Amino acid sequence: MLIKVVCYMRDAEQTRQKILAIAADEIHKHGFNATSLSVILSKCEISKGALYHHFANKLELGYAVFEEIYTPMFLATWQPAVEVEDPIEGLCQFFTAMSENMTCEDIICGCPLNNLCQEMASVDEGFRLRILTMQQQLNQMISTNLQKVSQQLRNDIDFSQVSYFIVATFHGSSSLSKSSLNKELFQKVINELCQYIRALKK
Amino acid sequence: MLIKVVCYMRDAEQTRQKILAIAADEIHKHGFNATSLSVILSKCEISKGALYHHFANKLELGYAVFEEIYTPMFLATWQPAVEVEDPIEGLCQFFTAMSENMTCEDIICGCPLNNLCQEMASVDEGFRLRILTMQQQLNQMISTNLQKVSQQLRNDIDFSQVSYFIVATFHGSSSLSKSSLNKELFQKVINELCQYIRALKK
DNA sequence: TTTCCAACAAACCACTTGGTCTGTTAATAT
DNA sequence: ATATTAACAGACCAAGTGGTTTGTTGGAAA
Repeated sequence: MLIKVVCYMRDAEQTRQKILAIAADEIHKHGFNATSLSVILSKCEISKGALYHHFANKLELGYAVFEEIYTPMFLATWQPAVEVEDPIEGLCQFFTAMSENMTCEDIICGCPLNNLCQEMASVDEGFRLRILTMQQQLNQMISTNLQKVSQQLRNDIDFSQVSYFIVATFHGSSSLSKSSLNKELFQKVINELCQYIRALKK
Repeated sequence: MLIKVVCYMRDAEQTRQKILAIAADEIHKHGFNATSLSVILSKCEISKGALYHHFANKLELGYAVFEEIYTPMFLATWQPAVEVEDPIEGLCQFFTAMSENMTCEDIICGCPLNNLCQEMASVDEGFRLRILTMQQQLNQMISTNLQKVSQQLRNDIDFSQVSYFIVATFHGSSSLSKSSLNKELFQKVINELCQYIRALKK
């Protein structure tokens, strides 16, 4: 029985996941519109029939990539940064580590959420709402964790505003540094961002 | 002689400017790749022959829009903000005025420089270099004007870093707020940015 | 063993895109 | 008046796009 399952020559869920993974990569690299279905097909080594068996159209594929790949990836990335005893240091270390570990290719590709927001938010309502939800989730995650240590922080802090500010700056830096082909600009902005974050403390 | 000039039924420079203006608007609204030449043609009420008489191809049209429309517009927008006695207040008032005067449509369209950077910097070298130059110009403009009043500012300031930080945050906020259809997010981030800028003073 | 359908394969289609090519006309220099 | 060329007009084209349709096959249930 087990062998039977393993030896399936057709595993619908597996091909679906393969499509999602490769589509996520392509969309990250080239954006949604510039991503060609035929490229996805050839990289997946499947036919058009297979793709359209699993997804109604390109847009639905895009939504699935957002919900099943980007969203969990995003939350898994940010959560450990703020759900610690000291979220201030958590965020700073998170940003510093990122700016150190990032390759130039990462810089060029940018943040998937920021990319899609920039490209699709004003074009497609489905994407817009999904992005908005994601941003609100992220904002709440950061702001509530900052609020937990509010006694260590300055009194004039608007937590929601500060959280949006942090994310905006992060996205801005990842956009800014796309034009230079190195990490210098990115690191500069991240440096300043860490200074700003640490200055939130009393 | 004057009448002759005015009464030209064909004014090459005028049609060229018309193309540039409409192309700039289309690129701003839809991005470079999503901008269709046929749409430009119909909005300009010209033929394909006319367009290709003035520009070698779509890319060259894009470069011309960047150099002849976006760049001067951009410099003319930022210059008055920093070339004043008090650039700190100049920047804050600039940002505040912008967030107040902006319509929702402006929010959705975003900043042309940020848009193109995000879309084209990693795709086309010609765009990348032009964007990089523009960013360096802007950075120098801001940092030198901040440096002029350095005696009023804190001692630990890295002027180039701070300037990039400011621009990155501005661009990040314009990207972030595309997903919400109102100015709230934009204003929040701009508020926090003004606080940050004012805190640069001693 | 047969039946049935999910899971594909692949030809086909309408449509749009950037770009070319050939022809025409307005204006100017001679 | 004529020749010349800049400034167009518009038909045409190959390539690529997302999407549809028809056909095939593997595998599990009856």
